[in-house]
Amino acid sequence: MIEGMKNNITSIDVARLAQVSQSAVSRTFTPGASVAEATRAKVLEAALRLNYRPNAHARSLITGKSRIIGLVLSYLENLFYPAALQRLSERLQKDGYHVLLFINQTSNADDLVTEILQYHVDGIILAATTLSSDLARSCADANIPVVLFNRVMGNSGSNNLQSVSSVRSDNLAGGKEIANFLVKSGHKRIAYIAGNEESSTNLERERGFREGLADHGAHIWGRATGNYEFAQARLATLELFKPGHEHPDAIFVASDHMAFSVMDTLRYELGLRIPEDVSVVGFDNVPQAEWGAYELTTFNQPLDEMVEATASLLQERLSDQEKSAGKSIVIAGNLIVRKSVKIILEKIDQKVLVKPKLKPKVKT
Amino acid sequence: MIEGMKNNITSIDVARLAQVSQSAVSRTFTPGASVAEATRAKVLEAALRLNYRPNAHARSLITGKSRIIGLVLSYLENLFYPAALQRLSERLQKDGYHVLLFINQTSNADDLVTEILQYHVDGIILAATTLSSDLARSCADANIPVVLFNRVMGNSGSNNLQSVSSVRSDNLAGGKEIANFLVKSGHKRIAYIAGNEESSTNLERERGFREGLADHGAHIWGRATGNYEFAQARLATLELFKPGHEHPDAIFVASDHMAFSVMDTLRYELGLRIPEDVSVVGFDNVPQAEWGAYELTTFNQPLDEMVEATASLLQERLSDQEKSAGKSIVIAGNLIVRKSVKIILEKIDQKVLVKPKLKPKVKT
DNA sequence: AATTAAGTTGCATACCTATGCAAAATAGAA
DNA sequence: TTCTATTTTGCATAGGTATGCAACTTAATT
Repeated sequence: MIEGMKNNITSIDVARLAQVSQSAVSRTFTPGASVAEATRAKVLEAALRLNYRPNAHARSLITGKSRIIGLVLSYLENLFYPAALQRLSERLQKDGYHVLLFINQTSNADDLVTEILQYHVDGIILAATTLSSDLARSCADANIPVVLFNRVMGNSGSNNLQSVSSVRSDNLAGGKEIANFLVKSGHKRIAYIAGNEESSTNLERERGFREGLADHGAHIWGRATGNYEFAQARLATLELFKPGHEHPDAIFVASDHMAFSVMDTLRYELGLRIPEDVSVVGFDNVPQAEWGAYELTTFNQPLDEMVEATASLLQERLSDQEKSAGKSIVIAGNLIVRKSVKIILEKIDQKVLVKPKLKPKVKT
Repeated sequence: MIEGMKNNITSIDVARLAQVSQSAVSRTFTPGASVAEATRAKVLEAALRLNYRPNAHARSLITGKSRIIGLVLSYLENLFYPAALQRLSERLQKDGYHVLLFINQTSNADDLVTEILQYHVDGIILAATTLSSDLARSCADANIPVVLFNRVMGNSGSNNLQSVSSVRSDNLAGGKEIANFLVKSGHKRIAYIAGNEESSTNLERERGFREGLADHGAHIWGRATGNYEFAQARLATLELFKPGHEHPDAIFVASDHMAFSVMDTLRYELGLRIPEDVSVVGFDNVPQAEWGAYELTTFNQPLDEMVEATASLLQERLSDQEKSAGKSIVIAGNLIVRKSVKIILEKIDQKVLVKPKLKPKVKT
């Protein structure tokens, strides 16, 4: 271990060793810059010898681009989010971006965004979290594109809507399709277990579900709230199955993650069989949904397409000089039929069992 | 929307508005710096009016500290890692650090670390991934502390060991305890389903398991590899239960995540009952392990303590000027007994059913 | 009131790289 | 060979902040 070893090698050190100017070193590491092949080689060799890597902070100070995307998640217990995170991360890495991760289980999104802005990120993805209108304005002022993933802007920010984009699956159609499926398969007492009451996902899914039931002259027979949490979903189930009362013959649970809790509770606490005694439908189609223990019928949110839409939305805003208006992209999903639903009548429309063609709808 | 609005407000702008020098602004935002209360107030007000936030890149350029920790994960399907990620993220955030996340499903760790080093991170956490000795040296040269989370250094880097720390649970003792438990509970044909054959976790767990069996004059009756993947664990199970042959009466699966696959396969493909026909034990104690569908007996890796150890190890290295040697911290775990194991003989030692006191052992 | 100590402040500079501009070198054309 | 067009190179500066140093102000002490 040599004493006088510099632990910070700069482009100047490389320039000295390669006997060129600092500019030449910089140009070697700047794609598309003008360097002769010979000097480029000299520089690369010197850089390798010195183990040199350009300093991203200095670079971003000049270029104004950090190649960092801020990503805010609220919780990871629901496997939908780890899956989304993994794909988003890989997709952004492919474009040369890096992910600064924030998990706001406790703290609120505003504080986090404030911290994020210090790093002058090129963009922000908010998954399952809303953003106050103040922050939305801050981001707009700083010309930082924001994409809401799997949630839309609440009322509070409606006037700043033009600066914030969003990507989500078609929750409304999903709720509707599930309602249609449950009615047509012959269920009479259909219950709903809600997620977070204020979240746009829950609101849309429930509205679609109600409308779908209404189309058949049906309605929600019972309702309880699980708040998107495993433990609360269990309580919601117990509430719907109070002893001495008639109980639902089908439940639409607003997320797969809660649906697993519901199924466990039905089977191992209440001694009911699925689907013979109760049918269960979830939403998300997380990997576990197809596991043998659950075989959960659910509405698939096409993760890859949602991620792709998010990335290209960011890309679009990043390359555009002028502030393009915030877009709202809705990705069509599809019902995945597994064994957790009993087909009581056989007159069910075959169409609902067929995976419909996925066509993203784009609204501005 | 005003036309001439600056979208990058600097400390100089704030200084001008507050009628102080740029230094005063800087000092206001530098904890412990010398500023009179009056000027501090003036600065804060001006900063608020202009919506100013210090530029983290410029700051880190001078201080040499980025307050960013690079975090490398390899996959998130196994719920152990989302849980670890969430806690690590929250813990580091509490210390004022931010997480730059990399997921190296496909790419190798070395390339990622190279990218990470561009950001002059203050530290690196590698979860379930090893690091080549080259990179370990790079990090040591740059004086960047590296902590391996849930894995130890491979042979390749043994000579650079002093610069790399590691935190893991006591896999050896865990394997041993599980062997002891299965033998004492009366199992005769005990199989092992391995994780990734080269990973230190798998090697240690298997070695402990073998030693534990040997203590009772027993040995591994059957063995297959699941490579820590869900689908491969199913194949491994089918391999161990080839029709026409005698099959195991107990399986130790190297991770909970694989154990779920094994249980599903046993129940829904092979029609076996757990634990009546086969006992299953996992490792990790992920949240799902206590779900009603599985009730999996498993060895608990104390996540909170592992995270705490990781954070304080980093902190220690970050505050120390001199390079402290890399430490290896081993956290004691404990067996969690649930319903997936059949107690055949009643003469089982009561001790193994009791949660032992957790005492971290520290080796250097 | 005079002296000393402590607390504040501003100036100037350094951190490391990218880039406009002009000079220099090279290639191409006549 | 001479002149023009093109490529390559180096110089100098900017980007936003932290900090040593010296000058200044205020408080404390005698």
